[in-house]
This record gives sequence, C-alpha cells and structure tokens, in this order.
Amino acid sequence: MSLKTLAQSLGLSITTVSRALDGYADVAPGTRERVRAAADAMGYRPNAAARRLRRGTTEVVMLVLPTLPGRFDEPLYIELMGAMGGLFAAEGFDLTLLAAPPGVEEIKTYRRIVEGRRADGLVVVRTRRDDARIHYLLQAGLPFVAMGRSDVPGIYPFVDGDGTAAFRDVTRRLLALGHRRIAHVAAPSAFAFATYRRAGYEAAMAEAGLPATCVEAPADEVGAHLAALDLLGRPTRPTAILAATDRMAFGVLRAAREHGLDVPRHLSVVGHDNVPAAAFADPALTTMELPLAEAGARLAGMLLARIGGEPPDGMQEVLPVRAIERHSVAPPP
Amino acid sequence: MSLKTLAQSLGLSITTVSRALDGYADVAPGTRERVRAAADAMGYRPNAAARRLRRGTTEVVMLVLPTLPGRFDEPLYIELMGAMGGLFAAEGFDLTLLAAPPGVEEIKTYRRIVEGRRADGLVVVRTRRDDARIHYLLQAGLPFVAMGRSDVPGIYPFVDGDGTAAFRDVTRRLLALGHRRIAHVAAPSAFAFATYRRAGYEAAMAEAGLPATCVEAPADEVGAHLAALDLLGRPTRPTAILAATDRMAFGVLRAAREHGLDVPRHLSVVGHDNVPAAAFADPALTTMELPLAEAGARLAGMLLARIGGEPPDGMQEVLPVRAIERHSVAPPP
DNA sequence: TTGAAAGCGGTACCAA
DNA sequence: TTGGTACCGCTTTCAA
Repeated sequence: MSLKTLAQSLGLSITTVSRALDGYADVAPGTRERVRAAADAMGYRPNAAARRLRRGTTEVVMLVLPTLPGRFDEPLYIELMGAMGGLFAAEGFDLTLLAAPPGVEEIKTYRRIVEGRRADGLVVVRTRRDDARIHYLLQAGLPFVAMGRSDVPGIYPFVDGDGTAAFRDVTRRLLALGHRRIAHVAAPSAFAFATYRRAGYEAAMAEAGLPATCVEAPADEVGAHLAALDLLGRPTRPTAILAATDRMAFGVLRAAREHGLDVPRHLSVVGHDNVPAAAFADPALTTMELPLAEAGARLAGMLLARIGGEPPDGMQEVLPVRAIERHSVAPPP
Repeated sequence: MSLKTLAQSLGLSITTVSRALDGYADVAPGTRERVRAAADAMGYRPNAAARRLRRGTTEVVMLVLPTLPGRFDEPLYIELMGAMGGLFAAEGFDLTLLAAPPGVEEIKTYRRIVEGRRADGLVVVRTRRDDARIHYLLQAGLPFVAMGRSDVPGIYPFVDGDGTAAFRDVTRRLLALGHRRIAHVAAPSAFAFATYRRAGYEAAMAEAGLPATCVEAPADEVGAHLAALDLLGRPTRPTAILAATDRMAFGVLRAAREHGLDVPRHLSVVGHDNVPAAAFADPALTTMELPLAEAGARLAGMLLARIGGEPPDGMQEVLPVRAIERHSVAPPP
C-alpha cells in the first residue's frame, strides 16, 4: 500500500494525494475528502523509512536505560515512560527504549543514535554528576532532556525531584520526634540524586549541631543491607536510618530484623521513591515520592519543544517531593 | 557524512565503498581496508532511514509493553529485555520498547507498526488466553514471538514457564507437609499464565481428593490483599495460600498480618516470579522462578530465525520453573 | 488546484 | 575488481 497505488486507484497524482493527506490548504476540499476516505478504506499508512529519509527526521524519541546486570529501580523508568509515551504518540513520535549498560561501551550507543540519525531526541535518565552522556549530547547538538540534574556545565532541559529539601525535611521531622543519632545509607556519590539527598540530610544535621553519619552503598537491597548491618553493629547505633531509595530501605529493614530490632520501635526507617512494594513492606514503609506522571509530562513537553527548535533556556525544573507517612517511623526508644 | 562524501574523499565510487563496508567478497582486500579505515576515521555511519527504505527492512525489533497507568510490575520485562538486547544488537537489530495500554487502542499500535513497517519483528508479552494481538499478528504475517502461551489457534513461536507443573509441585509439597486447606489467589483468568498456574494447583488438589478454593483478583498487591482478607475471614480459613505472583503474595502477607497471623507458623504463603523484593519480604518469600535470561535468549533466537525466513514450526518451548525455598512455608499449625 | 520531477542516502543489478 | 544507475516511497519545489 504505497502512495503510488493509492494515487492510481484514485486517478490522481501522488503529489495531490500526499498533500491532501498532510492537510495542505491548496487542495480542493472535495478532493481532500475523497483522498482521505480512500486512504482510510485501503488502510494506507505512509512508509516510515521513506518519510524519514525525505524529511530528515525520525519521529523517534529514545530513552536509553542504563541497565546493570543487577537491577536497580527500573520500574520507575517504565512508569516514566508510560507517562511520556502518550504525549509523544499524540505528536506522532514513537518513544522507544534502548538498553545500554554503563561503561566504556555506553557512549557508542549514543554515537550510533546520533550519527545514524536514529532519533530526533533523547531522554537521559539516572544522571550522574559527571555524566559523559550529557557531555556528548551537548556537543553533538541533539535535543535531549534529562531526568535528574548533573554537574555538567551547559544549559539543557531537566526535571528533577528536590531531593535535598525532601531529605532535609524528613531529617528535621525525625529530629523533632527526638531522634539524635540519625544515619544515612547513601547511594553511590557518582549519581547526582545521591549527593542531593545526602546534602539535605547533612544540612539538617548540621543545623541541629549533630554529626552526620553516612555510609555509601550500592543502590540496591543487598548493598544497603550490608551497610545497615555495619551501622547497627556499631557501639552506639543509630535510632533512625534514612535510605536513599526504597529498595535500599528494604535492605535496611532486613538488617534490623536480623539484629532483632523492631521497626519502628527500636529503629525508624525512611525510603524514597514510593515503589509499589513499599506499602506492603513490614512495617509499611514511610517514604517520599516524586510524581513521575508529572515529571514525565514536563520532560515530554520540553523535549518536543526542543525538537521543534526552541532553545533550552528556562527548561529546568526541580519538583517538590511528596512525603508519604506510613508505619516505619516513630519516636526514638 | 554520507556515502557520497566518503567515496569522493577516497576517489572511489559509492558502489565500491558500499560493498567494501558490507564485506562483500568482490572488493580488493587493499581497497576494503582503505575504505574501512577512512570510514572509521571520518566516523561514517550509514543513514538508517535510507538503508531501511532501500532494503525494505528496519533492523528494529519491538517489544510492546501492555502498560496500565499506575501499575508496573514490569521489572520482569526489563530483565527479559536485558537478556534479549545483546543478542539482537549482535545481529544489528535495535530492540525498542513501546508502551501500549491494553484496550481498544492497543491494536492500533500494532497496526501502526505493521502497516508503517516500523519493525521487522515483535515480542509479545503477558499473553492473554484470547489474545487480539496474536490474532492480528498471525493474520498480518509479521514475525513475532510470544513470552507466554495463549489459546489462539495457529503456529507461532513462544517460550513459557511451566506454570502448571510448578503450581502442581508446590501444592504437592504443601500437601506432603500436612496442609489440607490450601487456597489459591489467582490472577485474572484472561491471562494465560493465570489459568496454567491455577490448573496445576487444582490438579494437585484433585489428586489428593481435596476441594480447590480459588479467588480471582487483580494481579497486584491491592487485589490480592483484598482477596486474602476474604479468604482469611472465612470460618475455616486456609493454612496455606498460593499467590499467582510475588506481588500478589505481598498482598497476602499483609492480609495475614492484619489478621494477626504469623507467616509461616499460622499460614504458609508462596509466590511466583522471584522479584528482588521477595528475598526482602518478612518473612523472606518462598517462590518460583522462570529463568528470564534463558527465556530471553530463546525468544531472541526464535525471532531472529523467523525474521531470517525460517518457519515457526517447533519453535515452542515450555521451560521448567525453579522452586526457591525461603521462609514463608512451614507445616500447618 | 493539480501534476511532473528532483532528490533524501543507501543497495544491488548490470556493464565495463 | 570497479563504476554507472535504477530504484525504495515520500515530500516539496516549480510549472502548468
């Protein structure tokens, strides 16, 4: 089903048919209707490759997942994708997802996308402080948006949760409850979000004139479990632990159980992300949530605008993080 | 950076350059090397749209996620993707992921892919008994593979876990431990996996001459939570509950807690999937696992073969499911 | 208001 | 072993 056969069956030129379908003004209304009806009836669908070649555009937006063999919080990205997908689709873009493990090979994936003109724009997720992907994309000039900030200089669109404020506020709440020994199981500092969250925690502790205790661990259950085991084994153990993510919080909960500690009676635990399992943890996990639907909508809007040629100035947003109170926090013993 | 400029800079024709890069035999070895070196140096990358248009192939394989806004238990699919991605990439295919919420619009997404020739092949996941997607793809003739079986007649490649054997075996194990009142919180029967798992449970119960008790619930924590609340509130409550998935098992664990029941002392609970959180549930969840890396590898191989023109006969595999013993199962009280 | 024709950047046939 | 060239299907000038 090509434009040609469609045109022939209508006794028109492909030019006219093409214009009628694209809604150009210089086509007789009657002709346009006739063409549209026929296209519909015959199930005509423009060949994507041909249109892309001709227009020099791909109608594809890619989100490259930095998948590690040991998985991380990918469900969050899937949710983000769900939020963005509809918006892109409405503008005729396919949102496609590619997997590229971090490492030296990672940039090759981006080169292939850029140099092979495989996408009109990119979504970068799980940003790192010194992010080679952002460096490269900035220099390559391909429109992109980032979910999360980074330390890379330059103006580019991003949306991020205000992790600093969130962790500062939750630390203050714990302090107000009477906690004094509050520890933080941080994610690796190479990740931007990890440093923002940690900074919020440290700020609140400093404010209260209390020492901060941070342990850095791989951003998963296992890493946090080991880190928490360490913290809880110390002579003066913390009465509250802030985990950088919910998955890390699950590891902390387990460590508490293994130390015979009741949460929240002996130990308060807080996570971040509000993954589905958090509500079903024992006890139900007190956590924080960045509304991904909203973040996705903003990101999609920004990327579409960038692809449309708008400059990135002002396309930076730090969204507030919502506190979710459940049952893993209580006054200190 | 097009073939033309590359050819000009080498003083060769584009024909020769194209053949040299594609590794055809009828190119002088010296020429080939010279071309390759130049292409590398200049960062030449064939324009994807042009090649696709000419070859009539897309070098794209799509996996369409049936995402529902708000619930994504799909880390499993991400893992599957990770397993397949490398294999596809090795053959020059992009594995791209598309989101399409189930419903009347779903098939439109598939039509767009098929009619716009946007992919050479598809991976269908979370199959349903009467699966409109499979119907459509079979009729459209586009190569595809399914993760999971369906009742749609026709020969097409699939890989599935043997849910029937898995649930039969675990039910037998519970029976051997002395359980008599074993219930099953089933996923909606529209999903193929749900009926296979349920069938295994029912077979084992019938074998033992015991009545089966099934409650069907939405395949998430909340649905299973409500279903389990119902089961545990009955006059003679079960001593063991099999949940169709781990996420559902989390809901069951919560219901048990709310009924003041200790798992596994008062109630045994079993899930399926072995999601990361399962090991960190309280108690650590006894569950089952379909090796997704292996399933992904099989699926990728099948799809590549189908795209290469091989017939689908014999491309059906039901893989054994591995039992993961943890701490949510014990003899009945 | 319509149509002819020139590409977009490759691939592959045919000839040299 | 190499080069010329006709497409692939669509968009978009330019003429009619």
